[in-house]
Amino acid sequence: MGRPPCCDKIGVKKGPWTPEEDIILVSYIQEHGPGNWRSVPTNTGAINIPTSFLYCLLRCSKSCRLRWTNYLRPGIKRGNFTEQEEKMIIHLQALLGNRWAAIASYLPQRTDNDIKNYWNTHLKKKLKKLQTGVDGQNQDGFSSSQSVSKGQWERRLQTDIRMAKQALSEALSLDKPNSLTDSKDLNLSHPYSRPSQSQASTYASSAENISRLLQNWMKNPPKPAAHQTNSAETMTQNSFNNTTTAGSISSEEGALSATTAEGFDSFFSFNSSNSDNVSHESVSVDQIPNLTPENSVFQDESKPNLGDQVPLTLIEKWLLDDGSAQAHEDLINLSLEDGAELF
DNA sequence: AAGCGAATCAACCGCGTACCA
DNA sequence: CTGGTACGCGGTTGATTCGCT
Repeated sequence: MGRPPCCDKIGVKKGPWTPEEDIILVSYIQEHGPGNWRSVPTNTGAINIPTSFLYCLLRCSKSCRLRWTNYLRPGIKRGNFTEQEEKMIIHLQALLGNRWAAIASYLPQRTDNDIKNYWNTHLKKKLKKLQTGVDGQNQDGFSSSQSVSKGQWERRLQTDIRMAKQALSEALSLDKPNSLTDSKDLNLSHPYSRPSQSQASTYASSAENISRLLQNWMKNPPKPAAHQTNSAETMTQNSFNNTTTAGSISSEEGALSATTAEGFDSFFSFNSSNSDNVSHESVSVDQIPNLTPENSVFQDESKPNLGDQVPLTLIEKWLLDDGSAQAHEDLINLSLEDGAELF
């Protein structure tokens, strides 16, 4: 009847993730691909990973999914938001409301959590400041989320419908890859045709976080995991601390920053177009058990979703291309026009 | 150098929806 | 159609870091 029962909450670990756990999760996803999160905590014990990591993830599926999507997933851009991103978020928020997942779909390198945090910590204040300065009337012509008018709500609905339509037509014409790059409307419509695209795209970019994680692991292999229960405490004291937990940026960051997008490309041998001219001291794939080029995370995920339908390189190009900045500009302009209609 | 409040952000929680038998 | 479960999302929390006094 239905699906098998969810992970029982007894013995489920909470709190910050340790590098060990990260590696287990990455290894698992690299082998099986994302999704089917429920099986992650139980199946990870069977992964052929370094003996020191040979234990099950004591995390609930939810936590695994969250960790992957918000932190470990390749292609995530961290650090300061650019002005352009900021503008996009502001306009999209005005357009879509607090639907962070939808907004995040326009910013493939940012997670919804990131955007949400950024909105709550930075942009909200910024807009408030702006609003008080103009006495309730926003200079840019958009209002805050708190004052979503009925018209705005209707507008949102219309936008959704329009996007859904476009997504559908995109999906139906997926066998025409060129449609991805030609239409200007694509700028607005692509995110909703994205389920497959976004996955392919995110793997197209770097994943320096994982890279650093694994790199450090190679430098400082952890002690055997008999003391797994203490790992959180002990690991946060060692060099791993700088690589994953809490995303803290330390002095080591500089030294490690060499492992950037292209570094990771070589690391996972993913971006074949770039791998030629890249040579790094970074740990190579075949040094990491299970992280072989043949079954890299990226391939695992990109293949079933898109590889058969749209040439991956095309999407990569689209996403990595500098032209995408122009696409974002277009989107902003479009949103602005929409916003003008709104208010 | 120490204390304290503010800011930041990873992770958790709960709810709604989708999916499966 | 129904009941049960997984998944995904948005809101919230709390630990950590930062900056000021």
